[in-house]
Amino acid sequence: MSTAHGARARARIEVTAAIKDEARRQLAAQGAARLSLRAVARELGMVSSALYRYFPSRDDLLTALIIDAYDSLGENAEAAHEATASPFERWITVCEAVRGWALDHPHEYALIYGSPVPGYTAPDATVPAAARVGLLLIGIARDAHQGAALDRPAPADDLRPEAERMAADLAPDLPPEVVTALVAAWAQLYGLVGFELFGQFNRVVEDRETFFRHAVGQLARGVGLVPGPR
Amino acid sequence: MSTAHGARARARIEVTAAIKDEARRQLAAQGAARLSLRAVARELGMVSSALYRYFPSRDDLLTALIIDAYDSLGENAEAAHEATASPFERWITVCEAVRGWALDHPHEYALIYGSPVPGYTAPDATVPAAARVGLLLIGIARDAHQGAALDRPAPADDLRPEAERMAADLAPDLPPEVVTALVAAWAQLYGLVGFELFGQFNRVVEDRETFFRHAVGQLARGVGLVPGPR
DNA sequence: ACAAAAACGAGAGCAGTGCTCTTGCCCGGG
DNA sequence: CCCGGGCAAGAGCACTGCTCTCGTTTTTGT
Repeated sequence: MSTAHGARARARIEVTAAIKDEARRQLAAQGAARLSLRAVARELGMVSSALYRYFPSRDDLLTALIIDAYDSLGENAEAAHEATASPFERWITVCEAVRGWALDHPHEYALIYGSPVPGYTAPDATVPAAARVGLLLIGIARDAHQGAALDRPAPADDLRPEAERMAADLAPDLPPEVVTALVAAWAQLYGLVGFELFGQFNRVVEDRETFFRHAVGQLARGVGLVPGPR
Repeated sequence: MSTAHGARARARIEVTAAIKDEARRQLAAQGAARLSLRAVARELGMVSSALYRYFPSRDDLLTALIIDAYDSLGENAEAAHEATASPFERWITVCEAVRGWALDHPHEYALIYGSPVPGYTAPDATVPAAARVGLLLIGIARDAHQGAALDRPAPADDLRPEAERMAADLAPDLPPEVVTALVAAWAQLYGLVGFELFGQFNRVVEDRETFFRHAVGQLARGVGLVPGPR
């Protein structure tokens, strides 16, 4: 049991945390592909085989780090979210929080949103953590909608069935065309952050903050959010 | 000299091509991180050290594959480009060609647009190949502009200096606000493709083709392209 | 045409990796 | 008290990228 009381149990969660901390250090320093179980064990003064008592494989360690990264990003975005006022401004703030976290934790961002590492496929355990930012954006749109401050985008006939299906799954209280616009904006936000982070904007975009703010403003308009009070 | 006439020189380019072919096979099958120099050499019936006469390191092999991938993607997009008529339709077609190529070559797409592999940083040699798709999109906007079929997006005051700088670098004949919208759309296209490819749309978007077509249509409108003749 | 030079393939070897298996120790619950 | 299970340690396997040396073959310069 992980909730046992013994000193052994406490030692176990301490060692587990120490392993994750050291692994996160190496991840931040060199990236996921250079994260080495043996190096983690070496740094912690233990032998590599001992580490397998805590994480059955390298992929399991990476999975733990992925979930932590999603949570860290989500917390960061949620914290930024509470501060400001109008939905439009909150949208911008959340997007900028995502970008800021990505620039501060490039390797962790690459781990969760970049191309999947070696033969690794993320297990279902990561799904709830991964959804946090998306739910935040949906919540902003919902607030604007309830405050009647949403300029609903024009519906498209051919997208209609899919839009209704997505809305039923994600946000039944929002107009379907807003839901599809939200999902698209979410992916496009990831594109903007990824291009900057992975160097595709080198020698192209110079004033990245201004460019980003403007681009995510357009994203907000695409889902129907307009600058203004309330 | 690499342009010498001898049988030796011809053999060299043949062996080089064979290495790249086998490497591309392994890349497509297992991804970049599992591409092994020794396995390539083994499959080709040569000893691993001999391979270093052709590529001084694993990263150099990867660089060659990256350039080839950019060119393959670029050719694919350019081929699709010539077929259709109006700029708006050409925009859609090029975007769908990019998506189609990505779905057909997921590991190659991840190699060029995903998170950079291990400690790898792309050398300058890849820049021209990487720019092909971007130039294509710029060309479409240029055609529409010259045909007076561009609804210029509203300029933004705070982005003005950066927009003018970017326009001077990339497309001096286009209005600055169109250039920034183009760059943003380019990054957002990458976001849409990446999210689908890397599984972020699982259990969210079902009818991917329709969703994608609609989203890139919105992207086109964002740069001022409107559906219509000519 | 002949010798010097460059290119090449093969093999051994180094340092590193993930992971498994066996051997003992030592702590905690019966 | 004692003995079973969790634990660390070590050896070992099958890999990896990369280097160096050693003959052999081909190209090149005189």
